[in-house]
Amino acid sequence: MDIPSKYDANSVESKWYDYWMKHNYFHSTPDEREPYTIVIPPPNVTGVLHMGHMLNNTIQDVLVRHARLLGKNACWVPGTDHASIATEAKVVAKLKEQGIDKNDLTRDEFLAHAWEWTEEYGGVILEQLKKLGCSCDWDRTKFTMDDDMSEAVIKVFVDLHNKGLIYRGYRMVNWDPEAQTTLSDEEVIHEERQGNLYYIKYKILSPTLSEGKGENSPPLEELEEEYLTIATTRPETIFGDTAICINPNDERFTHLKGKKAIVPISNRVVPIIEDEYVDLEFGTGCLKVTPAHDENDKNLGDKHNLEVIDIFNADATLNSFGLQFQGQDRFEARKTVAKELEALGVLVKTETHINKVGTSERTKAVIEPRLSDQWFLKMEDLVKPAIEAVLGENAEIKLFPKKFENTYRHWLENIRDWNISRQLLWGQQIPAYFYGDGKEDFVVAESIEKAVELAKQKTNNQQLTTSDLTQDTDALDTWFSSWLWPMSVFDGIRNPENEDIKYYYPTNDLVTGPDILFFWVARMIIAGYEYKDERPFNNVYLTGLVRDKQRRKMSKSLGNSPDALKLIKDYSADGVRVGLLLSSAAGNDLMFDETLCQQGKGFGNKIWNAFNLTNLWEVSDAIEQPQSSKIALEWYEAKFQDALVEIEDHFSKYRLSDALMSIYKLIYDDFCGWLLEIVKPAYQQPIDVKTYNSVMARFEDNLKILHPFMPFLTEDIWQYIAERTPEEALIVAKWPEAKPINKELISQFEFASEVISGIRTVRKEKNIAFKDAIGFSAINNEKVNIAFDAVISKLGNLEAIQYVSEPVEGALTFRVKSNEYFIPMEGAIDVEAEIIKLSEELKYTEGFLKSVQKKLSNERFVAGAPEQVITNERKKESDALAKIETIKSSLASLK
RNA sequence: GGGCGCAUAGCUCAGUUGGUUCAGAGCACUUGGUUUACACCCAAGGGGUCGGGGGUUCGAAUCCCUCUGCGCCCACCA
Repeated sequence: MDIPSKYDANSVESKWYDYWMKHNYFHSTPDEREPYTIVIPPPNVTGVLHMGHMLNNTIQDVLVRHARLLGKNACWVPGTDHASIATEAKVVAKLKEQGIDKNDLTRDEFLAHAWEWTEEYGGVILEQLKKLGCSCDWDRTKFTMDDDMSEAVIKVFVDLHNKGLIYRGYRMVNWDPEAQTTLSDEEVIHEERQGNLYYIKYKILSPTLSEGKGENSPPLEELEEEYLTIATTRPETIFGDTAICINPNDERFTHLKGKKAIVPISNRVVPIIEDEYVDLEFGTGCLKVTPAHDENDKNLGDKHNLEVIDIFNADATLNSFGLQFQGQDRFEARKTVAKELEALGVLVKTETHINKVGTSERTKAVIEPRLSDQWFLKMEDLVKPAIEAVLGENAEIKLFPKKFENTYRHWLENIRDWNISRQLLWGQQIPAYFYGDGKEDFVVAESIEKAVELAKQKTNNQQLTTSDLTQDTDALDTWFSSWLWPMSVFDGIRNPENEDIKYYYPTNDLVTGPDILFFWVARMIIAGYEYKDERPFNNVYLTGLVRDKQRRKMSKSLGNSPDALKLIKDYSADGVRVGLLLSSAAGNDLMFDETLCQQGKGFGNKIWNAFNLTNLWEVSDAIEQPQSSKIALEWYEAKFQDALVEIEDHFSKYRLSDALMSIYKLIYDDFCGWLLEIVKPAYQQPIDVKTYNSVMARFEDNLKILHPFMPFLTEDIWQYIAERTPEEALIVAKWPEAKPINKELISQFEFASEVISGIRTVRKEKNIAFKDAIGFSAINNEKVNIAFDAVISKLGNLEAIQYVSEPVEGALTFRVKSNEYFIPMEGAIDVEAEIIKLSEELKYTEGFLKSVQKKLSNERFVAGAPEQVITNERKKESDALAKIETIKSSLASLK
């Protein structure tokens, strides 16, 4: 047939993707076959494909295609996530460019803009996945804010609330002043920052008569100018100070007990309290307490009934408590307040100090601890089945690699309640409806109509109508919708008995990054047990981060992330897939290097050329099958089966790189390097039909096992090899059947290949061109399969193989095990050089023999080592002895 | 501060219960080869005291201790 001499990936890839789509191979519906299900980790709806996605989705596609070839009903559900903070931030920024302030819009107006944005950019990333070859069931594409998905989220919220697991509380939460919303603990990233430690003097107020005077206190008059010094990293928060705290065991400060201090600038009087929480070693051992702006201080405040003064606005500028500093940003105020303190003469000193500050995962803003009313989910009980499922004795969910089990355990065992409310508009609005101003004056229901009914019951006021109710303005945390993903994509929350959820759930594998182990993976497990009483997936494959050659994380800001689509254009999707998988063990970071893609592309080219070769052959049924072809095909079949077992083993352990490398070597070395070279007819000679058919059958097997990794190229060649009906496409072909492996044949071939290598070495050393046929004699001391002689003869370009019993004189020699081979040379042999070479080989072999014999004469070794080990050592000994014999006799004949 | 993990060839990594798949793979490198599928090729070759030190054992890359250097996760010390 006519085929292009060069493989044109770009046109081929789009052609076959369209073909697959047209014939609906990706679409799955429940049937009698075993299901194989993956739900995609939904990328941010407005995101674009980056290297992490490419790796992650390539792995998923390999798993899905492999399962499909194994005859399973493969279903890969794609979709996107609304990503509340990230998306809302983008929309706000875009509106700002247009001169629109979010605060001037109503909720509905803002949401209209957000939907517009989503529809414009949403799904771009899914189109990019198609370029990668992802065989997702696009008919099932979901978005976390689809109506049915949102309905499920609300249903779950109401249910958890009714179970008493969701509550509203006034708590210290993580406030992102930039996004102006709270964040869960998991969304806060602690970073080391260099800051200052400010030492500030507070004047001590003498005790008043009404409060009594301690027995041991110094006389009143001595106290007038007394100060105490505290250390703080945040001088601007002194406006919120409501106490000074000392450690009761600190002898330096016993005289301060029960007294009061005056806060500089604001000149408020605050008590000096005692608590063992204070570290005697740190700073001055005195602590200022700001309950509104620090979690520890809040705890102290609760314990000691302190006043709470919130000094910040939502954007972290000082409010009226900040006096003349009102309106200043917290970081600006930190400087100006310090200056003012210095001017007042109460700033004792300033030291540099490194401390950890919480930052927002999304906006990178420094988190401000802030007290506010938020919604929380009680985690303590929910978490129990999730711990059991992964770490229990009968663990149902496996993590790959296993090392993440520790991380998982640590998080779950120390879990705190989950703050699920966000002060955002983009997301599911919390279904709580207020009917009064009281903290408890609300009901939770799936609709306002139901809410009215509940409110009527609760208040005993039958006059209430929907217009008396106000829905909570907060939205839910994005993860509160994505934690339901494996269930909600099959409508398993709203319709728990539907066919899809019963068939596809639990899903098989989840492929994602360890960075969202807590955000998402753990929570899906929690939700799965709560709502299906069953695990959401069997296995979790955690990929590593994609880094550049300098080990830097790939990121937009560093500009070190290659353009994913350009890579595909340059190296083909198949090439990029291979490049990504060549070195990416589960959980290990991947040092990405474009040359890996080049290698992938090169591999594709190699296979294309192999096909091109077979295609150039003229097939004849008039000639016999050569002996060499017959045995080589038998060998390759054994080799293929051997590799197949290895490959399946790698798949079962999610060692996809290893599986790919096994296939790579099988095709590159064994198929192209050996088999094709052996069966290749002489120039312009035809090939016998029997060999040709067998070779093509083996070629097809190769394509099948490579298909999950390089779907396009393999399908293309598959369709060239024969006319195929849509039912016969490679994508739905049958994975090669495992057969018994002829290990004997494999080792016999290996021996033959060593002989061939020996011949090649001699040719190289003596500059004998390959096209010159040479004579060849052998002394066979080993049992060898002479069927391979034809192979040796062909690849060594030998005139013939003669068996002799005595060393051939005037010949170059080499040995494989105890077999000796002779290549007669025209003209004089450099006898001296040969003797030196042989002597060295003898010396080495004798040394080797000695070490083996030493081991065998050690009684404790013979007594202690297993039978097999000793047998092996004895074999080594006899092999070495036989080899020494042959070397010695060769030496004798030379001398 | 607590926990976990890693260190093997120039690079990226395999190496399961200690002993023949134990010192490996791919890439890179060196040398030679090209009218006969492919220079995106073929062949041959060099290269590692398995991070340092100590221990257990007949035997250690593998088990134990220790030191060093990295990485990750968690954490409320101002």
